Amino acid sequence: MAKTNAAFMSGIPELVVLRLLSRSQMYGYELIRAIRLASGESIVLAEGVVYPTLHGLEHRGLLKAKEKLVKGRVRVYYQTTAKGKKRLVALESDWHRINNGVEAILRRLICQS
Amino acid sequence: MAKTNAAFMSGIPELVVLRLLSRSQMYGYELIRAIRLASGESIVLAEGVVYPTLHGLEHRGLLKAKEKLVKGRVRVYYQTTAKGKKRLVALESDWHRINNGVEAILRRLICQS
DNA sequence: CATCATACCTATAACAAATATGTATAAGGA
DNA sequence: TCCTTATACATATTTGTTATAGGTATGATG
Repeated sequence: MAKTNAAFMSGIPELVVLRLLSRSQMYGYELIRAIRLASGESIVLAEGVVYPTLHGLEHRGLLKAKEKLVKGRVRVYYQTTAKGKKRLVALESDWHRINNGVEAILRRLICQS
Repeated sequence: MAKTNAAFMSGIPELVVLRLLSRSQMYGYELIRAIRLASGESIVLAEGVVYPTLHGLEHRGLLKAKEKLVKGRVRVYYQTTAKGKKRLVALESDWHRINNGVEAILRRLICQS
């Protein structure tokens, strides 16, 4: 499932989208750049990943969309809803749990059951 | 793709299997417990996940298998090959990169591009 | 003798990311 | 003017992997 980001990506688009849009509203194209920049180029999501993610999250009521006409071009701004923020908290918790589990295994020098 | 481990699992089975079997050989059933215990119950992989992973890794030459008869029962011990260890190094690198990227986004309090 | 833990296995489903396209406008350069 | 690039949206299809749900068989326990 991986080329540009090489594995370890499941759940990441939803998590980072909900997170970034929980602080400020953004439109898709802007969000894609924001993810790339904010992650230090570590996470690069193509439009074909981000737009379906946005639509899915909106459909589930986790994002709210608002169209704006800017310089003769339509932009669709999204922001995380209250429900989306609850989901975000749960996702962050899951993410840290998995993370700690993997770290524990990677760091382990000795012993096994 | 997620129930027991709720998302964030892509690539994880390959990573933790290669890692644990790079230090000591184990058989599948033992490995499943080891993953659960070593991760502090954070990562629980079912047999239907682990066995196909083992077979796939062996087929790719990243693991070496060795059958043993113990107490009248066949056990298949696996250990990570040199090629598998190279793959492990690459995977750990990828994992830390993605991880840092996500952390950077989650921790970020201010600013966006 | 029945049940549970051990120990292996595989087929199918489910699901999300990656890829490849496609449309259309504005801006900038030749 | 024309061409190209950046912007801005969109979706269909492919791909790849985990999750689930089965199945077989032995040894130990009560």
